[in-house]
Amino acid sequence: MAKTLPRNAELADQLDLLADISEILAEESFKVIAYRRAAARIRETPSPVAELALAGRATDLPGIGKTIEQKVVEIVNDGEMHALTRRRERVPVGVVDFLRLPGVGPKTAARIWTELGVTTLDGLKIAAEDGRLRDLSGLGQKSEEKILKALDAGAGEQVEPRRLLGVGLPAVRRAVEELQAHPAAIAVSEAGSVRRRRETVRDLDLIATSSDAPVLIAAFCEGSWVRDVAARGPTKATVVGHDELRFDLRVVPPECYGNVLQHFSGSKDHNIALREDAQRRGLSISEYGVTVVETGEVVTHATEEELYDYLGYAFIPPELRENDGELAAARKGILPKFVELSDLRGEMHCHSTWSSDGKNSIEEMALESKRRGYTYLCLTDHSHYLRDGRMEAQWVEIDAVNTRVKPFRVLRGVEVNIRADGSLDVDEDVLAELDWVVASVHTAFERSPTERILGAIDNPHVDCIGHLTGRRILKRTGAEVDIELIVERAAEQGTALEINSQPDRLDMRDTHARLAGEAGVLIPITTDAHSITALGYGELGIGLARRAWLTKEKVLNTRSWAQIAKIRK
DNA sequence: GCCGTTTTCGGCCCGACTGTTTTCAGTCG
Repeated sequence: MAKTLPRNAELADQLDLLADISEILAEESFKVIAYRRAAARIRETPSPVAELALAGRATDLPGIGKTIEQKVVEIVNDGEMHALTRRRERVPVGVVDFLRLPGVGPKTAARIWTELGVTTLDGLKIAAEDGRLRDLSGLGQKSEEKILKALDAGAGEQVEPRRLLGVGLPAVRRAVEELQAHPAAIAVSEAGSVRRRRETVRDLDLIATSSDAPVLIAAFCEGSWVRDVAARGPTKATVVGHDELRFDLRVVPPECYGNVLQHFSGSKDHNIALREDAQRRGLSISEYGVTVVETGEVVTHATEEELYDYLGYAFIPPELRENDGELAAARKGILPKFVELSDLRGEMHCHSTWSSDGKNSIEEMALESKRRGYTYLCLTDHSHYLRDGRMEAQWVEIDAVNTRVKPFRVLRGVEVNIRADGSLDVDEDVLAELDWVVASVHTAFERSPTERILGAIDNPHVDCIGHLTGRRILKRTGAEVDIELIVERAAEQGTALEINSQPDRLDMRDTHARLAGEAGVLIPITTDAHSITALGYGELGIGLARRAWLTKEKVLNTRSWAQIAKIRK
């Protein structure tokens, strides 16, 4: 590649900005929707869209047509999107910031700008303090106060932070359990992005049916985890926990539980596509039921299964509901059965006290894995702690532990470091003696990561690549790797690519894992545990794997060690 | 601007809430 191509995130940001500015300029609303959809699609596409656009293949992506493909090509060739440049000349940059304020949308932002001549957040603050905002028709004292309060709180500069799934999921589980135990509760379920197992979440959604909604709402608002009640009505409440997590509960009649649960599980894109499709067939979907437009009849569904069936789809697991092919597959009835936590039979990447950051002994890790129903564990302590004869000493301990935990088995492994120059920090003849070798990049993420990983994939002794990009969710983005090249090579060489279940890693990410699965790469779901409690992270990796459409067959450690030993390279 | 069980034109998800209004526009999820 001669020049650096813009990343998908940059392309998506520009299209989102184009959408915002176009909306402020009151342009055709469906154009704005199209820009946003294209941006979302590009952001979620695993391969570089700039490259696809240059090859004329970006239009293969749903939501991207000739015009937007051309806009991407412009960014590559001219360094700018002309439609965006033209509009930026018309709208002061600061006006776009107004959109992040509560209650301020494109119409209001435009009027603050054109009628008051205010073009910055600072200017807006002064205008609000002077009581000039309330002069605009449609805005009153309350709107002014709300905007001022948000500006004082520093809003407009940052949005509500996202939290890790690993934080949100246990919290929502506890809430569901506590509510479910209440006598007034009939059914309680998690919903929203937690239920879809997105890697990060904002609000935690709960849906319930009840014999006495107000009583259940009261119990929810008085829960042990509640710090503040942000809103409370007869059927709906929002509370904030001591850990700053926000919970939304909706209590609904049992007969439309399926409709409401489906609605509030999202994703937004999935629901929009579902509704568009239904509309073509004369059906109108809302959270209260499905209306047959011609007759006005409203059909409700007690379960999601009944709802999807009524609409002509096989049940779609929540993790797949991202409008990425699941609707077409469910309509054709060709959605396979996806991997589940109970399918896992062993741990393939974890650490003991032999790594300085490990918290538990080999035996403790083995016993906990055994307790979880596993039959083997690949011990993969960090290579640099196993120098100078320590690896041989570790083998002695592994052998001793194995005599005590059998038929459970601890395998000899290592997590070998891929150095900045691409070499591995363990000798080849040592690697050759091990049962399982994970190779990972831990440093210098920006120095030719793709080439270094390809080198490791090609090494005959490397069984698996650990945490592919090295990202730390909400902290660092990780190495920018050529996923298509890596997946292709891994499939050729029979090198596995792991799904690392650490809450802040979840690496490979969903879109990458889906590509790998489709290419036939074997994918172990590992915890990279440094303690016995971390061995429980597997459910996060399972959620990710399901989002990546992985079946049991595509996940390596759904097999016994005997089976793996046969197919490992 | 995209897209097709309405296929190259004419559509494009749905409802609640808020604050502002006398019937609704705009925002939000």
